[in-house]
Amino acid sequence: MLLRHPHITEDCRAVSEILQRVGDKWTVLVVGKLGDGAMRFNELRAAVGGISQKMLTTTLRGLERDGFVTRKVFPTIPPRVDYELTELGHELLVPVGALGEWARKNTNRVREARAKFDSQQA
Amino acid sequence: MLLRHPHITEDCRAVSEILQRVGDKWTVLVVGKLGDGAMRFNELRAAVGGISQKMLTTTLRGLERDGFVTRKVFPTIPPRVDYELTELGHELLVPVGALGEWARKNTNRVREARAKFDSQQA
DNA sequence: CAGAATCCATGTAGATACTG
DNA sequence: CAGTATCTACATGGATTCTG
Repeated sequence: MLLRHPHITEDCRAVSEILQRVGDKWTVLVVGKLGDGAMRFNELRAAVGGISQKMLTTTLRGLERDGFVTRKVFPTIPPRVDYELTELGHELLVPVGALGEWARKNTNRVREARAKFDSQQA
Repeated sequence: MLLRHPHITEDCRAVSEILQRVGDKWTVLVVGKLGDGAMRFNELRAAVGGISQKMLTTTLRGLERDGFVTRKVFPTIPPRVDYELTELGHELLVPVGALGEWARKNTNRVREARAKFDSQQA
């Protein structure tokens, strides 16, 4: 590998895949909330805000399937289900957090570039 | 902010937004290729591989709009258009690269979790 | 409470054909 | 060469209804 950016160019597809995985509308929001500890379904729903029941279920199932989240069912009445980040889930938070930090710092630069571009399109 | 993961929980929406921005099918692939220097349209198309004309145009326009890429047109015949990463584009490569590194290291763990989950679903 | 199931609107991506 | 325009297929997301 005699490329200038081996950390980027080498197997770029793997990057693209996890970015698509965590790049949907709710995943990082849910993982972010779970970063502070286990939560119940509706507790999580309220914390995230604006997410439908169906999408929270879908998102959590996906995260569970990929090993980022554990699902613990308490067979009580009414039922109680706790969701918690796995070790893998916590580890994912590190690079995602770094990207998030970058995002917060550069939101304005993107916004400005966008405004400039849009005005030039006339 | 007295949260345990302020770098994650604080304005999680901004993270979600750029993740959706770069989390489409082609963006990181294109940015990754451009990481090594300027390229022409069809050169980039061949380098990425599998991308349609339309999607490359769409992806590049989006990147240009957000200030990640510059578009330089040479009014020759046949026409020539060079695309190149901006400073902002290069900076974006840093956190994205980190996430990519994480992705490559943990692809197997995700794959295993997935296989386990799927087998348990009967 | 925590979902499953269904239906529907929208967005995203690809194929194809045409052009300065 | 580097696009634009159009059409179509499929995936994503939301609203609603029902249930153990």
